[in-house]
Amino acid sequence: MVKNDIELIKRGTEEIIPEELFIEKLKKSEAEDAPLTVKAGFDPTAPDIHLGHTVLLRKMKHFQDMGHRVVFLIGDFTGMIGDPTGKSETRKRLTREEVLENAETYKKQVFKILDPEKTVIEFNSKWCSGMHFADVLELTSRYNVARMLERDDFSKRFKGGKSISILEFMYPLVQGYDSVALKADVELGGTDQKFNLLVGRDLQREYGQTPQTIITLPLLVGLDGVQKMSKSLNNYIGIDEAPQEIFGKVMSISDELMFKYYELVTDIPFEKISEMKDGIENGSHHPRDIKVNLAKNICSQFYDDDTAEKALLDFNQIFVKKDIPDDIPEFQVPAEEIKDGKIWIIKLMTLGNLASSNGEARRLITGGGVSIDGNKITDPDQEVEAAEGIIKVGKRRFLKLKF
RNA sequence: GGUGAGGUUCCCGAGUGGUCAAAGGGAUCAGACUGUAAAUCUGACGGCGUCGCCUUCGAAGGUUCAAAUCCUUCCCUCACCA
Repeated sequence: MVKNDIELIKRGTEEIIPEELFIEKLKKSEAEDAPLTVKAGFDPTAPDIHLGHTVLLRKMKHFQDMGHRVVFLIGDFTGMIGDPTGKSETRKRLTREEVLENAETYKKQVFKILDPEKTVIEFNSKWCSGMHFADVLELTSRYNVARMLERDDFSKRFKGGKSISILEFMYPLVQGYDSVALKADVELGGTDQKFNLLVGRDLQREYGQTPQTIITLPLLVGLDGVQKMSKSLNNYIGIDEAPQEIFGKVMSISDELMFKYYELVTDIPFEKISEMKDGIENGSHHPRDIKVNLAKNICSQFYDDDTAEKALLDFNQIFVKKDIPDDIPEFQVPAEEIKDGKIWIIKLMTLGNLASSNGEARRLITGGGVSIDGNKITDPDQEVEAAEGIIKVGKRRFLKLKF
């Protein structure tokens, strides 16, 4: 049993520190029927969960499936300080209401992956806000500057004579203290969090607890294939997005990248993944088909198999048959914009949100990217008949016109 | 505290009085080719019913017929020294 569990847990992880002791923890937990407390921290400011986050969430789910106690920790207190890794951007202080609202949004999205019954949601303000200055000094006495400077970005900045605020030094301590407060047995985080996670171990030891095992997970590369997936880089797949959207975005990633996704966001065994790779090498599999499977798999994780299948059908209809999809959003064209039974094509596009400005609409038209009922629009000054039809912009934006 | 450099359109980065809505690259978008892959090629890339007008070059003032470019003050960043 433990052996299979370990396989599952190790899948797609970057590091488990220390691995030996972790296995013992698992064994002990099973023998004594005492579930482990598994902690993962989340920023209270960004409630838009994307596929990158799911790498971590899925790992949490693995622990849940094994019967452990998973804590979804919302760093509402820490969020007020600001993560030093995020450079100098000052974050606005969130109100209690905002935090709770974000937490609700989190729940809605996160439970597409995690089991709501088995998830404990905590806020670190619970133990942080009540701390006295003396407690804080006490905490700071448990760590030292030399250790802190081991952290890569700190040491670089220190050597380069750049500023490091004391506040930034506090951040890892607070995060580490969370582990103490929760008596965490395991903490999960992205590879960029390694140092902070390690501080947690040290602090737990200082406070007389058994240090947590830390498990780091790779950062998922975004749709551009270069940078990590993030909302601000707009290279993400949101788990709240429409199935067609998710499907399409997965299909747009590069062949090279798709195996990373297979490893990190599916449960398909590594042997099978290797087989697929070989299949492509020797020509027995078409990379497209392999990618279709991936897209279906990811889609059904956030919806269900039927929806995923439907997304595939839509996809084929649009891109393989070059046809139009079944359900196209409708747009009721305001009557006051119609003159003599006609409407200016550019006006139509901006009203329907197919272009953000007249200029953009104009560009799309002159670029040959706009058609109505299959007839390409070539003249940006064209007045089109106010008749029902389907306007297509680019490869995948459709709108059903209603008058 | 001192000295030096600089803040340009999404990003990097040219531009030092008119020819500048501002070179070049990246990103992005559209088109071709495809498997909505990669690579490549083409075009677009501030706003406006657009052969013209309006708003942009850290901020505010000023000089000038004319300023991203000159002057003044302010804000911010960076490098070196202490």
